[in-house]
Amino acid sequence: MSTALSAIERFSRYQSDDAQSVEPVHCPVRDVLDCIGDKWSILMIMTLATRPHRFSELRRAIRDISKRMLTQTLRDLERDGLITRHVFPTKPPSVEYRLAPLGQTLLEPMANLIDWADRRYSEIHAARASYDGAPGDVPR
Amino acid sequence: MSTALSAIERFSRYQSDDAQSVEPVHCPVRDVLDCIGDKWSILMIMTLATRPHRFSELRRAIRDISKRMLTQTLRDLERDGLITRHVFPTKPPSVEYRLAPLGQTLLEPMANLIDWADRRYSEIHAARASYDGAPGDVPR
DNA sequence: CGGAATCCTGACAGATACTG
DNA sequence: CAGTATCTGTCAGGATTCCG
Repeated sequence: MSTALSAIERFSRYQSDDAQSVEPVHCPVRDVLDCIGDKWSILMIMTLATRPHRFSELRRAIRDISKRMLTQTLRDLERDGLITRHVFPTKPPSVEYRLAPLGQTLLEPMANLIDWADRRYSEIHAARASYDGAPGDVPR
Repeated sequence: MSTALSAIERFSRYQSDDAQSVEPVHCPVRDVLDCIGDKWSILMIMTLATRPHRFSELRRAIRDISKRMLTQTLRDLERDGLITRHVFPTKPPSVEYRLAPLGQTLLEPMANLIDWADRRYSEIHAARASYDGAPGDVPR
């Protein structure tokens, strides 16, 4: 618990009560959420982290994503410059997606987050079970 | 670009094609998304990072959150053990929310992510503008 | 003040069918 | 193979009202 917490200090400035400037101010938290805050983006980026994937490979890798959402998520990530799309004009068309340089820079902070989830998983679910088990404390 | 990328290696095991075990396997990415993947959780945690807040303080700090979503997000975070809720039985009731120890551990990885957003913000929006400006390249 | 309950709407996302 | 198009249901989430 030490480094990079400067982000919090910077963030807190967006929140100061005297900064009620009806906000044209721009909040970085919103940005990161707009990019990877949806259901599939993180999954997608993690999958592409190891190697490039074709469209159908991604479907198999993620499995419970629909063709529609796969396409849409890929488009959004491409739009934000996080991944790139390469079309090979073979007989049955073939498309390869890979992490763009910008996307690579996202790997480390994201891996830290996954790491946290890995380590704290049990605590979270313990808390959840406890909360669900005793909502105010069950009488009988 | 070096440390903690082990999370990616671990993650990739969930994705290996031979692991088509119809998955009772548990994916940590889903967990972290279930906890803080929604629209308000990260905002909330960042706000509580600096100091405890009362219900109405949180409303002012986040501003465009509805009372409903504020309550719901707070309940979810409390349920997961990330924040704690303290009721003071004053005349008009007063409730204070603060980051639980478990929530504190989330601060550093999350701050890293915010930091990334801060630094890469311009690149992302440049990519976005470029993509929107030339969707295949406009003929006229 | 800090919620809970109810109603209501639109954006999201699944299923299906078609195309280059 | 890698999408697009349409249609439809679901449900997140805003507005409003009531309560302790």
